[in-house]
Amino acid sequence: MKRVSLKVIAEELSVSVATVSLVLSGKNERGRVSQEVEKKILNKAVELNYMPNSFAKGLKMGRSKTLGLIVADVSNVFFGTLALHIQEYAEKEGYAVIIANTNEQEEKMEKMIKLLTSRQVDGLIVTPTEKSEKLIERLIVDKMPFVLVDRSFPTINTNFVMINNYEISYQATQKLIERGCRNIGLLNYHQNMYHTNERKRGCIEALQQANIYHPENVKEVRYENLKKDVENGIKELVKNKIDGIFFTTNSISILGVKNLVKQNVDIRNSMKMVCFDENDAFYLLPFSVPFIKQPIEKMGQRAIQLLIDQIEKQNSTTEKYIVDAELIIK
Amino acid sequence: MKRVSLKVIAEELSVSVATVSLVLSGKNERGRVSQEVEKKILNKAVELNYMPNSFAKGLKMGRSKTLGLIVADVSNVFFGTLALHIQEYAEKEGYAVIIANTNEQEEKMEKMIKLLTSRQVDGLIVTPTEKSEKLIERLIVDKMPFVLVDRSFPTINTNFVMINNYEISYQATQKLIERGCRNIGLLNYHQNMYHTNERKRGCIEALQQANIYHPENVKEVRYENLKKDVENGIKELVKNKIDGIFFTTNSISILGVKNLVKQNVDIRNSMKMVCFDENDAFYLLPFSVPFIKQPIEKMGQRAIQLLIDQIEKQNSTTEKYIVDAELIIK
DNA sequence: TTGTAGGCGTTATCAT
DNA sequence: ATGATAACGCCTACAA
Repeated sequence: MKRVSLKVIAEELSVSVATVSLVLSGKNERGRVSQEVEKKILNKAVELNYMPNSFAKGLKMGRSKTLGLIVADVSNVFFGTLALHIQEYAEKEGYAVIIANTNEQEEKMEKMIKLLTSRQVDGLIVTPTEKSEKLIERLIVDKMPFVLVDRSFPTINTNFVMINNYEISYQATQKLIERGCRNIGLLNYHQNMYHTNERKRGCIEALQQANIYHPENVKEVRYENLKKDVENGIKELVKNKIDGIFFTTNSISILGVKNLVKQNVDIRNSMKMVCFDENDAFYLLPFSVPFIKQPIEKMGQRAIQLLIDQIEKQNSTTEKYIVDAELIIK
Repeated sequence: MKRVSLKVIAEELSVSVATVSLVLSGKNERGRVSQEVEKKILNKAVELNYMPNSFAKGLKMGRSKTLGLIVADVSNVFFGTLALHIQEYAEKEGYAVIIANTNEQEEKMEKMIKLLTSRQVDGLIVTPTEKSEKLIERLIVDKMPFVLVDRSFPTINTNFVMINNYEISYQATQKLIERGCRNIGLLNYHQNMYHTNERKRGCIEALQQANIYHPENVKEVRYENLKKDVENGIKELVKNKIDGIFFTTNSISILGVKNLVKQNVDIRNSMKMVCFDENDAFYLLPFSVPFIKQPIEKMGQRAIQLLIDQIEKQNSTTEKYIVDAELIIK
């Protein structure tokens, strides 16, 4: 990969580097450089396939036009789709995106923040892990522009983009009740994350409202031991003879349904449920699965918009976007 | 984001920038700098949370320690998982990864290559789109280190990592035949991609070998119109009274199974199939779905290894890794 | 209208 | 054992 710098072009045309720079960076307002010279330079640049050296540019300008995206799990469709859209909108604004993965581990999150900031990203979009409050607070102290997506911390005042977790969960649970369920189970992560806690709260309050809240039907599963925990949770709930169930995330939903099938629960007739997030798998089943659909594209778009405002307009007021999720019953 | 540079540390400690650099870049072999000074510097660096400026480093060194990964579709689990592992292994070698997406479009691929090379990535891992031969050839001319993954072009001599597409498809089809199928359908992309063509060839040759090849049972679907095309394809195959079916990709498999279910085909008794790639969805079904499993982690690892060899050892011999896929029947 | 020169943060060479 | 300095390629204030 032979390098063509401004200097090379300048020498070939016997003009100064400054002139070339002026022309090629598009800063030649009101004809500071003559048409003739400008044309020569432009042509030569194309001929030699000039590409600016982004190290030099970044060093000089202090900006990289690169954003960091830190997600909890790239191999999860929800985050994959989010990444897709974030990339798309970032590109429209002239930014590239570096994606990094935390696997829901706070130590990895710390590592990835280090990695990305040392690469001088101009800003960060983050789905924070549990117990990562101090990391987020450090970002604020360091004045690193960032936006939280999908998750947030009620104790920290930050930009974020999230769905109306509480309300949609409340409504979804009401729907189960309307459809006749009286003994409803709940499967949630054993984590202290605000977004999933809100989903849980929404569900439980709807149950309490209807006077059918049975604490023994609330089960928690660990991220690190998901398969086993979901399996056991479902077994117990089936033993409790539940007639409806609410899953609070994507990954729990899939495993949950799988285990219901495995336990030979007659889902068509004796069990109603609500899952979180759309999934190909649901379309394969011989019965339809109601689910809560997050407007992922819009979330990505908003996140980019918030972040870029913050970076380019030095906008320091924190903004919080709550976008509405949708209950899909077909 | 206040910046802490070598200079800041040097001034605070009244030593030279050169000394600080030596210590912090870990180049202080055989005690060129005294233990005492070294310790002071190290402590100060932690205290001030020093982070090297990668632009300056890159400018000086001519390397970014960043790789580009160009995939056809980030929201597809196969590529998501591939990205996950590539990132993992790259990190172990001290490289970061920028992920970009082409949506199977050659123009987007060109754009992404431009984007990434202008950001001085040291190398590229690419799942090329159809008709992108010239782009790949240009990478070779430009001496940009790269590795193709999942797909390759038989007409171009490049590094690549792929599975044994022909063989595994041949074997999978034989399995269908062994299990009693005599009228087998095939659903493939209407694309001229070597990897899927090989899968098709493997299947057809197994059918010919057994004297049960019926060309009317080979259907092609378009990426841009996948849902409709798969639906129609399945309808026609069902009309042809097939008793077995082979899907050549991930996305086709999921839609294919979905439509079989929709057409009320009795999969447990009257239809056998082989899908490509593992999928959560398959575990939800009340029957088991045989599928071809690609060793994604190994593919990612090999790709990184090949690429880094090429970058760091200037290794210019092209290497081709064929890794074995596995037919999973449980 | 165009050129000169300084500096961004690092590393590496050469002095001291 | 440590310091001074040039260089990487770009941008920009200022000079000509």
